[in-house]
Amino acid sequence: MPDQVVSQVSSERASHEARAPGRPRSLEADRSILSAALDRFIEDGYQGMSIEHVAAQAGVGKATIYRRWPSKEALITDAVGSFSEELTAPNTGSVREDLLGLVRQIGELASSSPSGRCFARMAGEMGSNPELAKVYKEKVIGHRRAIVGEIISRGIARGELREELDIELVIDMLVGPVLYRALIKREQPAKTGRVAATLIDTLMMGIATRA
Amino acid sequence: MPDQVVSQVSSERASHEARAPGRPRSLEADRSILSAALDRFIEDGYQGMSIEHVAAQAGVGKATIYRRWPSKEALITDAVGSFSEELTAPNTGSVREDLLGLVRQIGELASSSPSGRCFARMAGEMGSNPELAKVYKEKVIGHRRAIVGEIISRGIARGELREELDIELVIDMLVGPVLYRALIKREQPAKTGRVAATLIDTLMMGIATRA
DNA sequence: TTGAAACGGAACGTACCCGTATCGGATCTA
DNA sequence: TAGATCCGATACGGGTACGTTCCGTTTCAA
Repeated sequence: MPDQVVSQVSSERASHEARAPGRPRSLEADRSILSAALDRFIEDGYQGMSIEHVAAQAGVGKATIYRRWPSKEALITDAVGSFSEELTAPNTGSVREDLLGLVRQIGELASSSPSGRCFARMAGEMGSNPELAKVYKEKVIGHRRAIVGEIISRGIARGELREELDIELVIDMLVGPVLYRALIKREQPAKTGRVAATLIDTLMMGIATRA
Repeated sequence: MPDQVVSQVSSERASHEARAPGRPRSLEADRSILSAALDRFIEDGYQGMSIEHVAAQAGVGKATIYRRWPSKEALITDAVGSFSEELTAPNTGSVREDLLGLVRQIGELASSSPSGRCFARMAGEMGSNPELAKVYKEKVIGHRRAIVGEIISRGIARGELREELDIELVIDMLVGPVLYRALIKREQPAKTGRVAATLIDTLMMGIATRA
């Protein structure tokens, strides 16, 4: 997030419209900078991208960026952690239907959206940038895995899935194949078809009760 | 591969020791350049790496690199496609044991070896560099998938696995979770333990005969 | 021994980028 | 209206990188 200077308020009226003098910062600039930064990160990678390209693509002066973030690293860290969560957990009452809807969503996102391409970039970057990896795993990956995990836990609670499952492993077995396929293929609609259903059905044989 | 100038031989003795005059190129330099290029690619990414760093790390002059490859792109393409295949297909007679051995191998490679870290980098790079993606998929991914696919086919032929399986999907379900976990975690030994066995056993329930 | 081509090292011109500074103008509060 | 801060644009110094060119040296075949 951009530097919020609101912390320095007059000591008396702490929480009431502590507004700085002068022209306020443009929220539009905030948005366009973060969006452009994410786009350049996806396209050129961490080291390959440049603040000058980000500024040009955002239609913004370089100073406007450095007024908000002290360095390239800080900007990218914010840009990467700024996904307005796109994944919505289905709740149909049936684990199979929930998982199927989820897998189709993930397949869609992974193969085409910025969030999917960002994941691909992060895969390579995390090995060289532990700081960035930490933020991304906590703010993005963690949240997504929680959504999938919740559906699985719900299935266990309803007796549809076996009780002794390793939930983390089941998440990997569900999400892994979809992401792996999205990473190395560039096709779009295949996963939306019957393949997703076959994936779920095959997995269900291994995790459902009455095996 | 480095430019092989051997194609211009005297028209008469075509295939007999057509050796160029002067000092021959150092095979040691070939090796150290490709190795350093791969290492820099893994560490800094495609755009982030530099020929000058590669030369320095390889202990070689820049001219020695440009004598072999015309550009950065050509060098990286060769470096990425130059894996002396590390994956060996087990053949124990039991599909379960074969797959388990394979998964443990893949987990080991993916989490620590250059080939695993290269895959992570390529995941991000393939979206921006179709040419590089094509080479990598054909020369590296294709070969690895063939090894896994062969084990599955063998299992079907022996009647251990169901006949109507979508082999490509089964490969994804086997390899995807392992790579996904290796990408977002940095732990090493967990996969070598009981988790790999649980993964295989869960998957086997979905693909084995007598379901 | 001679000639050819490779070697590592260094320099070159061009281009790009980082982070900072400065400009005239725009937009706020008081 | 006066003062403060933002805006996009432009320029700067210092650094890095690409791909080329030149060194003096080394390693081959003839």
